[in-house]
Amino acid sequence: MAVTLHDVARAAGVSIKTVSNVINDYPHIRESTRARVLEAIAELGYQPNLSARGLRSGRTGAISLIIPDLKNAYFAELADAVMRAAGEHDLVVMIQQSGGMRERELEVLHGPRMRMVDGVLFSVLALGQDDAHLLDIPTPLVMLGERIFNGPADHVTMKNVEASRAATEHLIGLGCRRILAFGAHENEVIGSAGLRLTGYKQAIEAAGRPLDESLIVNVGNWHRSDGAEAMRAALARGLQFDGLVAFNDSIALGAMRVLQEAGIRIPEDVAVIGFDDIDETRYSLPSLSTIDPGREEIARTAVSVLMERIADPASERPPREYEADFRVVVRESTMGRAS
Amino acid sequence: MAVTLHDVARAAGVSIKTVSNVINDYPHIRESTRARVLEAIAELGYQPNLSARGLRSGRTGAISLIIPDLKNAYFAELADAVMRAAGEHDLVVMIQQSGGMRERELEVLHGPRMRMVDGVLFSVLALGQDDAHLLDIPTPLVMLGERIFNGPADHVTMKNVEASRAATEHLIGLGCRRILAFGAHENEVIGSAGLRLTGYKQAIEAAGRPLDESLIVNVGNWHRSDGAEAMRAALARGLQFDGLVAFNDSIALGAMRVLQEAGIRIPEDVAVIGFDDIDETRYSLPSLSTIDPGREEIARTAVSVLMERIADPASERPPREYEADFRVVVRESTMGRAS
DNA sequence: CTGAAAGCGCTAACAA
DNA sequence: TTGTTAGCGCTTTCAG
Repeated sequence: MAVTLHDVARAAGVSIKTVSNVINDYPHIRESTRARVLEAIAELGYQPNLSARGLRSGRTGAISLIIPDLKNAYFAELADAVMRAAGEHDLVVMIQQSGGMRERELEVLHGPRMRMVDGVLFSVLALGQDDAHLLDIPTPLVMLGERIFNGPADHVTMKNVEASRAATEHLIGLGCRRILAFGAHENEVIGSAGLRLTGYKQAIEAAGRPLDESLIVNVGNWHRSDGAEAMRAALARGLQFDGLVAFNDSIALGAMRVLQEAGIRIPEDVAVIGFDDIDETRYSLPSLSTIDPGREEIARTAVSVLMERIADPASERPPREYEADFRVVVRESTMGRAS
Repeated sequence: MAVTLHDVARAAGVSIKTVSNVINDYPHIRESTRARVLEAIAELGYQPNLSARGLRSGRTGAISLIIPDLKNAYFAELADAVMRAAGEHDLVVMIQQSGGMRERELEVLHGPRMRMVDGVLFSVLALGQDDAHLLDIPTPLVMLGERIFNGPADHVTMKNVEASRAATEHLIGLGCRRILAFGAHENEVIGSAGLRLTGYKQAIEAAGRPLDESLIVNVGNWHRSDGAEAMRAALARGLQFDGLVAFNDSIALGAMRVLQEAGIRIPEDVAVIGFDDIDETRYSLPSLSTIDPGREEIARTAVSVLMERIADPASERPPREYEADFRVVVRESTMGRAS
């Protein structure tokens, strides 16, 4: 059997409460006592039973991170950032994949596992604005992503509209005349695709240009292969363009590949900018200009907001919206063009 | 406060034991009783307190996965496979990153968090054969990776030597005369680099060719930028070759980029094959031939072996070594060459 | 087939 | 400054 507080107490010749005090850094302990207890702990190799502590204190020291899919580089990097931020608060992270499926998102969110963690970070993908009421769960919750705003929980996101506008303006500044909005979702207003399209339109309009609907290209999923496929179709129907704002990096990379296969040079013939700043963009050929969405800041903010809610679950403070700062990252795919 | 078994028992007019029986699918319950209890559970929205259950039963239903770094695509895909395999056993996964640092690996492995999970999957990177004794922990453990063999715990890995040999033979079969072993680690025998180099040497030898030491290129870390850098240096010193076996996909992709910048065509001038079959290899330009290390099988095997150990922690069965099957995946980077 | 009661290891009132 | 004690919610003998 494992060593318990009792064993340590007996070995150190003190009561179990004293051992508990030492472990929990209770301030008023005689130095000699503390030393004796610590020695006993080391000697016996005592480690606290976290289930017991969780039962008693109501805290487990774990949080859950719900994301669509770790194979997606964006979410893997988000998870990494979250785990490092959580580590600084001595929290451990349970990751649960939703596959971006509505049923699964709800299942995970309302499942019994939520009772195993102190709080949840939920990167929403399938649920939408109309489902906001379903997010009202007993566990402290912070939402991530662009699907639900002003819901019943705190929300950390990026400046989608502004960032997309800045990306588009970057291409306009390069002298691009016909800029593709690549990755739209039909009829979506809220959501990454909808918001980024809005930013694109704002930039075009601010430049005093007419909006050419034929330059808006839908890409259903945002995997590399979807980007490649959509670009292949666009070229097949003879679409003409000299700039490309992709709504994420993966489809940008997929599109770049197809462009290059077609003998189109980047950035000379077409300048390309993506979205997310995943690691890979630094190493593609050419390296990909993109938007750094402030992932680190998002993760840090989300964890600390969650910590506050955990610390004071009864707080009456209404849910808040947080927006991380973005940055236009200029790389080869938009560099060296005449401006 | 949350709903407890007592509340459900009271609502259903039965004892707490009966509710517990229903929840745990105890077979001998009158149907009418079961129905009444289930109704009460649904009505009150009862969810079991997992800490209490964990304290009482000694099981938490969670396992820990220790990996170096989620930003590394290989480990992200491994984590995904593990989480899906674990899900099939109703296990949830806590991911902990070691950064591939020795101190951190030990810290995590011996930390108190291990008492929060039923078992651990540990993808070893920094610890080596001499540290095998440090893996003797009270929590059921399954090791992954190529660093420690025949240690005190079950071990699931891939056929490194055979796979590397097969990759090399694939290039030999294509007619390559000077094949680079790309990604070696000086003096390493055990470990991914060491084993894969062994496979390379076996293939060269079996083909009746002399081993040319100058074709063995060290690459310290295995990130894309390291591959690019090593290739740049190789070209600078005038190294001549027409084939490239990279010991992982990332350095293969980095090297490909540098080769292409130098005007070297793939596969016409240099045929390239990588290792790991990360998602990205399907979409690079050209797509990258590689070794599928049997990640799915590794994950499934690891989880089920761990489950067995958890089910019978006192088992005297000695630790076992498992090897997943590999597969040579031929893509554009080695296709269409005269054979 | 169901109920009563003990106790998993810990924290936190309350005492001393 | 330290000890005593009562549960946290659940599973599990042991009776009935």
